[in-house]
Amino acid sequence: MADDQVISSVWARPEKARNARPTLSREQIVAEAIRLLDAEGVDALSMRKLGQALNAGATSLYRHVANKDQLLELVVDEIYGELRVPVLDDPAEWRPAVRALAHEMREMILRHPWVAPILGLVGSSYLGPNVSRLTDEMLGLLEDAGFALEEGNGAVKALFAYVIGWTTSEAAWLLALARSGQTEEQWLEQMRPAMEHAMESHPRLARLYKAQREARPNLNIPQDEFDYGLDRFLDGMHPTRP
Amino acid sequence: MADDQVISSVWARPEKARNARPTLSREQIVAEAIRLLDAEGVDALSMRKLGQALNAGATSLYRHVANKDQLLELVVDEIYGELRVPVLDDPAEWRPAVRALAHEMREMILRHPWVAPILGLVGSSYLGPNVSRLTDEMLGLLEDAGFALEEGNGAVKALFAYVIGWTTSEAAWLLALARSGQTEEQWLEQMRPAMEHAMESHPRLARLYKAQREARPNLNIPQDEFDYGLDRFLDGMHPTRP
DNA sequence: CTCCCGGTGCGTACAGTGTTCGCGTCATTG
DNA sequence: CAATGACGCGAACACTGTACGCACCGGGAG
Repeated sequence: MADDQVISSVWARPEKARNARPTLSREQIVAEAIRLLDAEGVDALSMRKLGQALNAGATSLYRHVANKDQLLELVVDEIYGELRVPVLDDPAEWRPAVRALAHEMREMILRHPWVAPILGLVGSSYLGPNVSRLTDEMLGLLEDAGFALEEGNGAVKALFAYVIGWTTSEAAWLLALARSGQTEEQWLEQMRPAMEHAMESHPRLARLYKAQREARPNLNIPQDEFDYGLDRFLDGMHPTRP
Repeated sequence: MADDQVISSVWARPEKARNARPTLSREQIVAEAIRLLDAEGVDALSMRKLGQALNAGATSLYRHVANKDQLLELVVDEIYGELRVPVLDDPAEWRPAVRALAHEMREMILRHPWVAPILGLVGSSYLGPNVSRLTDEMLGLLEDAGFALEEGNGAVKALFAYVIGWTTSEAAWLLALARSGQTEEQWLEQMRPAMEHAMESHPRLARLYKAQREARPNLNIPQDEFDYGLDRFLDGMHPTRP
């Protein structure tokens, strides 16, 4: 609980100039944290384990990172760095570009499922370099397509909210499934009694699950459902100056 | 880590019939947990504190609740119980009804800001009674309006994803602000150097923040931005059989 | 009635967690 | 060469979730 005067974000000031031998650096710590998170999940990331993985004492990390929270902020920005906003030859092609970025973002999150819940916590007041670059480039893309600046901002925020909200659930499901060590079929079988019970008084849910069970083998339901919402959103967007 | 055979959700089986004196009950525990969470936030909820608030030992709770995770699942479903899906006289009026529910959901989350991150984690496989009722009623509303069942499902999931993703950021901002004990103006002033730095190489962000700073006193920006994305999404939705 | 037995409360204990403090050490600068 | 700061880190603190085992008590069986 850093209730000092210094509550400003990580990005307020650059890292202290490090002149001594850099056996341990902020970048190194962030990189190793991501490796650990990818390998063992968010519950497995403790400062002690991270220190051990870096051949360092646990408390040494605090020379380079104020907090575990701050470390996670740095990690999030690093992950955002995996995304690239395309540069368009024809500004009118904004729609497939936005759609592609949403897909890229979903895939990025599914590559690092632990990141989804953290992403939601960093809000609009987040000023990491990669997040700033990303939103600025998105604003540019939309502005070139004829969207007013405030409107583009609304669109970017809405897009991020949708992708994050959606993938948070999806990632949580995938993580739970992985932890259980079961296949999807086994898991669903185990949920069966709870489902049947829920169906009894909810006829539409019952019909829905029945329909999905029959259709399942043939298609990628999560991807399709993600695209459905995404496309409805894109359908609703129109540049003010076309 | 309940890696037993019994990984099925809380709702698989009803609570064990309790015949002895019910000095402690599941409902009581859930209710008190919500009181504590509303009062002191999610970090303050520990099993020991919760037990103390109930004049009980910490470990007594485990007779009624398997896990802290399960407790949070129960809490989430209880909170969902605050939402009501309107019954429409005219099925064609689906749009304002969906819009109103999104607003209601946002307000519910802002009433319990700690719930936002947890909401994201409970995915589509969540079968609490209130969640089941809510989605079933939403499906009914949309089906009456002419949406096919699978399409209604996509719409409901997309709507929830958007609202949750959006409000998670908003709630995190409000919580951080509250913890800091500062006013919004003070906070923004403190962020100033970080912002200025981010602006230097990001001209569109700079213009955006300048415009927002000038407009701010007059309007409720979060509400408006929330509505912007919501309306774009609703604009994109059309019943298959009108 | 007695017996007993399952559900309940809870004290203790364990293996962790994030983080503070103060000490020793080392490289670089004056 | 001396000193000044940054750095690494061992120990300690105040917590956390939860497993275990014991005590108790109410109600049904014999």
